[in-house]
Amino acid sequence: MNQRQDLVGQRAPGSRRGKGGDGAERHEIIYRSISDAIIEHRLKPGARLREDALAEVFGISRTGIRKILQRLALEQLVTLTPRRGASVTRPTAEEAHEVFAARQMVECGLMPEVARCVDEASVKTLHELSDQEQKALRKGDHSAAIRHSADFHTCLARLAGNATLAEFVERLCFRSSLILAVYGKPGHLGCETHDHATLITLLKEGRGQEAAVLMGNHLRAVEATLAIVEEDQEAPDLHQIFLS
Amino acid sequence: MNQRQDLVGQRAPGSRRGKGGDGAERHEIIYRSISDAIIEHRLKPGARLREDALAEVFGISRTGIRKILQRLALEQLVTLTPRRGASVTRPTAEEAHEVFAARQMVECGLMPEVARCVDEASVKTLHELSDQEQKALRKGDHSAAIRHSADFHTCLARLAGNATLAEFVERLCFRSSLILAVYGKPGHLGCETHDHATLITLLKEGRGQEAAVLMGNHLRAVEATLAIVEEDQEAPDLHQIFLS
DNA sequence: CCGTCTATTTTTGTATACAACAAGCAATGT
DNA sequence: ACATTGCTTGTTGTATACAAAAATAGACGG
Repeated sequence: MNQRQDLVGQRAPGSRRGKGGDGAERHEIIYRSISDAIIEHRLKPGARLREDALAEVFGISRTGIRKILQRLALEQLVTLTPRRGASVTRPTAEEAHEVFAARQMVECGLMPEVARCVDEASVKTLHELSDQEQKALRKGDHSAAIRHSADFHTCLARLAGNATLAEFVERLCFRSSLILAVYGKPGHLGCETHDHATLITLLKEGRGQEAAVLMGNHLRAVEATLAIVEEDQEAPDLHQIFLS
Repeated sequence: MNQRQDLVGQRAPGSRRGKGGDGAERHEIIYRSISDAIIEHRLKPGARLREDALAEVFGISRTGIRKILQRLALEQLVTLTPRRGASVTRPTAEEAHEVFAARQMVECGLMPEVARCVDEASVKTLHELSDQEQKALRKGDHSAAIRHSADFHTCLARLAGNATLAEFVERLCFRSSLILAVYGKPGHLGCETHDHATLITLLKEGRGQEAAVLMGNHLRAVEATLAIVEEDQEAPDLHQIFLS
């Protein structure tokens, strides 16, 4: 909230150094702002992200915005169409399946190691995340719920101690959030079950193999709540539609 | 080869449009040029990549180079130090272990699916890659051997039909190449064994589980040939060294 | 009244200019 | 002789200016 005030606002050419935050840090904040907005569905898939508009909102020039958009594009949260600019990625049905298959492989594969590594502090953090998610869900705050769910899975992956794999899982979770936005049925919402809490219990007791199985079922269940069908945008067959 | 001629050379301010290739395509070519040079160890870890120099070499302005460097940084092939510029990433020992652990999980996990998907054409491609690698190895052409080895593993991963996972494997292979450059013993070189050929045979016969086991051993063997020890760069204890 | 062509406007792509920072070097003082 | 400090130089960070390409709207002809 406070940063907002700093970010927007005056940008007299010389006053650049006056800010407390370093330049790179400001970029990081802006990156996260946009990233969060996408993950929390405040920016919906397909939404256009004009450089000029973003530059004005955050009080930096287009150069910085472009850098950030490029980063988001590499993480597949936004799509950069040449000469058309940036928009929030709308995952295809195929991508959706791929992402869930990838999560299935990596997240399940990580469980045994996580079961070996958990300690008191981690369990506490996981519980908090899980509780926050449930609370948000009950309040009907979809944005927060999605955010906490992604955080839960990411946090879990991090416990295995492999930063490379954890980062991969994080990205998959972000993309999952986009998939939910596109293919999720209005009623259902992501990880609504009690699975997360059960998962924590299993891991705490060192039952890694069972945790892996549960995680597998959990991911399959989430994917099953989706209506992953490609609504063909390009070349809708008019003959098929009108001459039937 | 032809593009090379176009890329270097004159860059009269107005001649920008004269090129046959589209702008984005040229960027892709430059990206690949640098990426290849890193993967094939023609640019060694730690090598500095000055924007100005690269801009001149490829005949575009620093803006384009920065974009490319940023992309390479996100793929962890180059490291961007604030105010110090870009250099070829020197993986830490920890990163090295992480990358191999990740490959272990993903590449092995992919084998059953690959065994299900292989067809005649794929087998032929894989054999070619494997042969080229062996040939390069015999000729002592390390660059080509490393390249083909990475291509082999990437191609294999692609066969499973999951582009997301395949891309992840590709990146891991690239990073593995860097790891080899830093921690590889001069004598040994990557995948020197007959494993690749054996792998193809197993997959062709649909023995996915056995292929997974072999892949596991293969990766462990490669990692075992490395001398992964952190040579502490910062703060070498001079007292310890000279006053012993 | 509708379709097409053109002009305008909007938006991105690229280069360059300028300012800030880090590093190396020299000079001076202790 | 050594350390510290200030200057000079090289390199990156940021903004802006300009050019090219879409999208849009308007005019003209059928």
